[in-house]
Amino acid sequence: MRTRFSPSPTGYFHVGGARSVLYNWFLARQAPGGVLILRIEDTDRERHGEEHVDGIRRAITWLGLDWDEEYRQSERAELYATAAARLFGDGNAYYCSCTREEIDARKKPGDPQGGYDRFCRDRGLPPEGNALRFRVPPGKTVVEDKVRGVVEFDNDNIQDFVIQRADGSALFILANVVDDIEMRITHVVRGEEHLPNTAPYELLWAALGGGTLPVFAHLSVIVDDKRRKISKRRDGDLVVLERYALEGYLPSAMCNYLALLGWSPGENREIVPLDEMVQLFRLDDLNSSSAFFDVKKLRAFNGEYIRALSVDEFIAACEPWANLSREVAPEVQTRVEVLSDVPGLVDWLAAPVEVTTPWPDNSAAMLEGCTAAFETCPWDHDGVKDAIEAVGQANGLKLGKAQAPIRLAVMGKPQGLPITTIALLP
RNA sequence: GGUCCCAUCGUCUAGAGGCCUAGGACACCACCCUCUCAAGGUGGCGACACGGGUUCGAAUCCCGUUGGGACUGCCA
Repeated sequence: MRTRFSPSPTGYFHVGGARSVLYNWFLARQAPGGVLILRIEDTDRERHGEEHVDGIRRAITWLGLDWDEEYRQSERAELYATAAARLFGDGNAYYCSCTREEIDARKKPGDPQGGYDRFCRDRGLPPEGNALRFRVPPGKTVVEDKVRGVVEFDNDNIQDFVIQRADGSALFILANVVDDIEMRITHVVRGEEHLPNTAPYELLWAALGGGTLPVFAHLSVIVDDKRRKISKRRDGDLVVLERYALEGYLPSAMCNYLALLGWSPGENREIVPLDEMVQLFRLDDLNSSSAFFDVKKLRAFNGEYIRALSVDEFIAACEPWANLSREVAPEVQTRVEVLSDVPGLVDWLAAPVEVTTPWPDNSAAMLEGCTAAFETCPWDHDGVKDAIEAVGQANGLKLGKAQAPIRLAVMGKPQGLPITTIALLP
């Protein structure tokens, strides 16, 4: 079992990518000897800077996942050039001088393929200054996919695709196939958008004598509320994994939620620990329809995971947002869904608050009464509660109403932590 | 335009011809618990896109329609 994940370091790590690594990681960790390779597509120096590559590593690590080997597409140019030369030598590829404009100009409205018309196929052009195109053979190409089943492509509908630029550099498809053969990849799990490219991939694979094809699984896309593949342009930071780290989502909750987008552990179960998901995961159980990324459900999952934490774990997790004592932490824990909500609950413990909401009736009486009562009452949970209750009774109020003005005065908000936590104040 | 993919509650899903009066989860609503807010508990609302077949029987198989999506670069 050798699987690989190929992110393109474009400045942020996509939640769709996160799901892909997760599934690849499940596969690699299922059996001993499994290998997950991080294949970094970094050929564009402008866009794929070193900091972006680091960002990918950080994101995967944050998720709690790891990988066994790593390499970069940019460092393997020679391999690709050799493969390209071989393809040309074997007659499986030919050089082409056509520009995009020329191709478009020749295109007719009813053409079966929206692309290239094989104009240079038999012109015997030399390598110099020309791009190398793959000579697509006649026939059909069958893709066996774990989630789509058998998908058949008529080769007449596949254009002679470019595999090497005029400057000698390889295109993604060539690099990809060469690498997968060389790395002896056995499973390719990636987004549905790659499904149409799988036919060319197989054609190249065969031409290069790759042997047994990998097992394919094309994951359905993750969509937004308009049912379109989520994208940074349209959906902003909704797609950016780092945003969820910053907002205080737990990686465990994120993994769990992501795993459920297109897969189910069965038996009506949803909250399942990572190591158990590894055991349960099967490519055959993947669902083929697109899934909406529902932040509300993610939040709910996150709340569950937060509540499942031990007090010490919770305090540690809150570190970047607030310092919690062991006394307040449990009270806070059941009241937040994301860690960034923590400060809003405990800010009054550290600094004086400002009251912006209108005071309830009887506030003056309650406040005065309690100020006096607090002087003498035992300064603990029960003491405070009894004191407020007593003063409330004197004013004809039940505890529910009686505590309101006190809460407002102390916390600055009409709701929040139990009023008795004020006993923790010095 | 061409090729390909997809279609169960609002959302994520279970469902491999009878176990389906279609199950679970999130969201929503109600009630209980309760010092507010949560958490927790109980209950409720709510779906097989449509039309034809096949079959004793279809959410499940086939065909068509409609709707959605992806791909269609000398990007990765």
